[in-house]
Amino acid sequence: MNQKTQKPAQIRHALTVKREDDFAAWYQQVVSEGEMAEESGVRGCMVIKPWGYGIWERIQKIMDAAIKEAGVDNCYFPLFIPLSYFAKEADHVEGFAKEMAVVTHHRLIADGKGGLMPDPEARLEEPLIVRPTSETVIGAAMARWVQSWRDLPLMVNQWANVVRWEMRTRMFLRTSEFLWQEGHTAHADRDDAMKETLRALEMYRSFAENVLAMPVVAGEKPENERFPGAVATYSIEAMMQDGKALQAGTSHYLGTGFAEAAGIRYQSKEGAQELAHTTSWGVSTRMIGGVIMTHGDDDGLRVPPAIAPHQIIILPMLREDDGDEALLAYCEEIRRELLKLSALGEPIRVLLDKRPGKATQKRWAWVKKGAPIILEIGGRDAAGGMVSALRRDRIWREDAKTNFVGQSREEFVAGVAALLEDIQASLHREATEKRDANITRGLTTLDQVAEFFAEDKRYPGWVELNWSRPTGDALEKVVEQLKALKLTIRNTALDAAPAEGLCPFTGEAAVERIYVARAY
RNA sequence: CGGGGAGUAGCGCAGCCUGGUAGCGCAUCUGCUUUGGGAGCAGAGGGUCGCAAGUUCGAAUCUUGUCUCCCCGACCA
Repeated sequence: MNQKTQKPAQIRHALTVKREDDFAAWYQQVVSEGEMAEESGVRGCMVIKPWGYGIWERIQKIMDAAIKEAGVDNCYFPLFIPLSYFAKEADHVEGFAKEMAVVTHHRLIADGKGGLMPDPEARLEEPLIVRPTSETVIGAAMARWVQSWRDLPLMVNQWANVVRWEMRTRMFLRTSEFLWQEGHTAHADRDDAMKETLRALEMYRSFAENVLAMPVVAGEKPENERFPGAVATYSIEAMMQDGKALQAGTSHYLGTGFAEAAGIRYQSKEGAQELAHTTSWGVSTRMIGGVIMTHGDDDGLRVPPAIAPHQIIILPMLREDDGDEALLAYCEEIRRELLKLSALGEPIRVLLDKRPGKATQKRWAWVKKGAPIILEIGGRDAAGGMVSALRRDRIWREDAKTNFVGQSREEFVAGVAALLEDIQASLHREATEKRDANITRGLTTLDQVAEFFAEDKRYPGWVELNWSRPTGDALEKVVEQLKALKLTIRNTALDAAPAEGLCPFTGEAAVERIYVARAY
């Protein structure tokens, strides 16, 4: 018996489920333990709690500025859309009809059993649908607003909720009601509309990378994955830690189909009546799910500083004795000092958490929520002008203890902006490395693809394949083959290297490359 | 929407088969001790057992319906 052999110290994680053991259960635990959202009692709808909504507000604030910067104005269109508006664009109807919430009555009466029921006398002449997206109503408005070439381009955006009656829902990733931003623009010609479509896509790519620290591939979706009614659909695709792809934002060139359905026409310089070319683009609360699955670890969420509602949590180690007053005063001084600083281009956001309770308990709550920096400050720190700082992205030391760094208050304050920026950059680097390590190239046959995605490989990641861009029945066949493997075509990266060789599906010469993956 | 599983205290669960009026761990509250890193001991509070009907003297437990959640499938800008 060797008494000197010690068991390696065991890290005691804040969550009870590890990503590795059950990714789906882990995700749910992060959402609930991180106090992001909870069940609402209504199928597929969630209550977004302050921490989750705070993240959404950060996303809104930064994205809204980028949208306005591009010359797009905000406005608001109604939640209810007359059925007849919606029916105008055939492909659009085809795509959405199956998941529509419909309003048919405008009054309730007693049902005679102590409850209420819609009054049969109060049936709406024309049912209203709850918007699943607003192309149709906004198109109707644009038809009124656009007369001449001088009115173009017309560019509007709205922040709104939309409803799609989903059969299978997951918090943030696919909910029946979700929050989003939808930009809608009308242009004189295809080139201008396409330019706007790609501008929006680039805005999303840059936002995902720089703000969410989430690496993405910006590219064009294959024909079968297009938005109903679109001529071309583009997306940003992110890789989650289980290797699945998440479509985190889309931008569509809609051609003249919606303009024709809604009657968006303008008189050109030459005096002819022309159809406008329209676009639409959006990102939603789904992005938050992407952040969770990109950055989360076995201790909960890790929120990138750029979107953290509070970037620094000051946790006084209160002892409910005479020392507390001086300790709180010291913490308050530090808070004020930090509030004067900026990081990542904005004033630093600090919370002094002085709720009663043990600092250790509160600490783990903030770890699970993923606050970027936790400052625990005790009486001895206060007396000596010190702080103890924990950066959320690296909370464990080699010896399995929490990685608090004691330092002087001056030193911490002087370095805190750089520290926040380093956390932001470090999360991005870590995620990018993880993604790049999980993209496989060079498979040339469908059999190799099937082998690669065999059941025993839990997190296979993405595969980049040559692609001859088949259409119609030929594409349909490929989609079926991939479906049998639970795979989908994600997109063709805009910045991909030129393709060479043969398409593994058709045997024809490749014209581009596609990413194939399991997806959310 | 099809197949499967589940809903009992804030969280995680036992009890259900074989009906008898609800329990455990963590969390919470109080007290004492402890005090620089997820404290210990003692005590306490908290639940119309998802909801609704039915069977029964009696239902968390049996039956039916319904709502919600999870997994698989279909579907999914």
